[in-house]
Amino acid sequence: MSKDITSREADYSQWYIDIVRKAGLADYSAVKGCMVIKPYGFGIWEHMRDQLDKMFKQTGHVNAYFPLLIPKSFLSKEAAHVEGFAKECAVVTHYRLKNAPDGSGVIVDPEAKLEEELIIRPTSETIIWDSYRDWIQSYRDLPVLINQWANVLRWEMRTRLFLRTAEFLWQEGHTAHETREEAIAEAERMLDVYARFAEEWMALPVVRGVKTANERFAGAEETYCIEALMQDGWALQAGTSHFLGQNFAKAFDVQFSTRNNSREYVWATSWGVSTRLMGALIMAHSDDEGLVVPPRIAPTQVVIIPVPKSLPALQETIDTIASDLQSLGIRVKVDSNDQDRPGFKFAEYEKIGIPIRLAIGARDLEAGTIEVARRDTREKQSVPLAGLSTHIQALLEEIQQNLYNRALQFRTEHTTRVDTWEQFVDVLENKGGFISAHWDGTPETEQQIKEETKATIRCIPLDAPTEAGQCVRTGKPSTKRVLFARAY
RNA sequence: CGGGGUGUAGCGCAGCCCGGUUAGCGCGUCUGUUUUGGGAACAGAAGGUCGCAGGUUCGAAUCCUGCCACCCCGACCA
Repeated sequence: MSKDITSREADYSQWYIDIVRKAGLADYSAVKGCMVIKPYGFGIWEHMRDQLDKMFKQTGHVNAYFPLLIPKSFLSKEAAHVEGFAKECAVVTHYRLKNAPDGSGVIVDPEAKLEEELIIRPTSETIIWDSYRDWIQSYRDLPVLINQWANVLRWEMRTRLFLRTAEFLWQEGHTAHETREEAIAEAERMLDVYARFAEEWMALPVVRGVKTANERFAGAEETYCIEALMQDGWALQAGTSHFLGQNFAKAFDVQFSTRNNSREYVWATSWGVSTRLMGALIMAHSDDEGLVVPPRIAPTQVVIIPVPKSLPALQETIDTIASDLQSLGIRVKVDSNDQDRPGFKFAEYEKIGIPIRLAIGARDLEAGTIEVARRDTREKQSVPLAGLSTHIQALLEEIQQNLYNRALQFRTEHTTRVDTWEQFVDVLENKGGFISAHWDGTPETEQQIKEETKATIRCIPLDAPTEAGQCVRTGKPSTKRVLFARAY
């Protein structure tokens, strides 16, 4: 049991906070709702970001950057959009401070009031579509496939590190297309990119689905999502991709000349994932000893710890091991700091989730072996030095796969098919996880279930087969099962 | 915005009810020595606008008034 991390069983929320703080991922800041992402946490985010960026480029997207500040009037151009975001916008009203006459500090200079107030972007559809109007004249200008990495601000009432903070980092893709079909295909394609990223890189199994009208993005015609299941049985929306129809094109008057020389509004998508993925990562894999990071996104994949008293004799061997691993592209850290004792280091590196720990001392050197400890299972093994680097390379892959399998098994065990309301309530209260049940398709029933149980429809899975059934709440006919859960 | 709570060293807390030495304790930090195969031991040291502003008093961390901040629980959310 770790010395300074609350166990999941004792208090799951506190466990989460302890992991974030004690593993050096993030801190609270002086500003309410805003966090400081610390170097280690940012290092993991960088690996996630770099891989996603690569995948966006592979699918033909390019990066650009649009302003942080958006004229207030832009937001109201799209009715549903303003409805969805107005309540959480920070507003810039002045552009200058001055010294207070009584010397008590600085005050807002009332002379410096902006003619048009600016909002800090909660998302960038409006400012981007205002530019797209000028960029798009003809079908020859389409498609526009742009992504931006940015920070956004949504003034949240209650925040949790990574999961919901006022300011967060994300990427937002904004694309423009000639036809409805092409835009829908883009939204689906990017959902697939997210799903592949989550599964292959974060070892996080996700359900691909579409949102119900209640949960849809403000201004979208269809919202696709990937939903993941956390260890406490709560669901987490890990990414969304929206088919925006012509809503923003109409709001910002973005028309183009078609192939048959008519004028038509452009079809749009937007899609994003955020630092919230860090929260998903933590809650999917970590344990009571601390963070567990999948090898593919771990800033350090292997740490080598020598037993200090025999360090001089070990130095050469350690250097060789490290450079062998590096030459295979493995990210290695050697910790020869002799201030801390090995036992302390073992605990520290487990706490921050380094996938593999190598420990070597005089005994190993004599036997020609090294101690290999894997973080996911916490197993230790003595392994011959000969052929070590290929063994480690394979082990990293095995850990990656094991984390995925473990999470998938958890999700499978915590996805329950339910056909009666009694069962529904019972599973929700006593087991948690996803509940696969029939729903009559009305927002009213969804709302009623939410009020009665706090469970929402996470998504209608894309692979849900058509089957005749009865709504679990109202008994009305239904053709598909949807996934319910309590969600972050 | 409603309900509850907390502000004292970097972190976690005691002291406050019942005002009165130089405001303590644990962890961490620094120095030194011995250690080092699962979270080391000893010795010494540094570190404080007691959230802020008024008030009562000979005297306030402690009592009174006002304010501020943060946390937890509810309504909204990636």
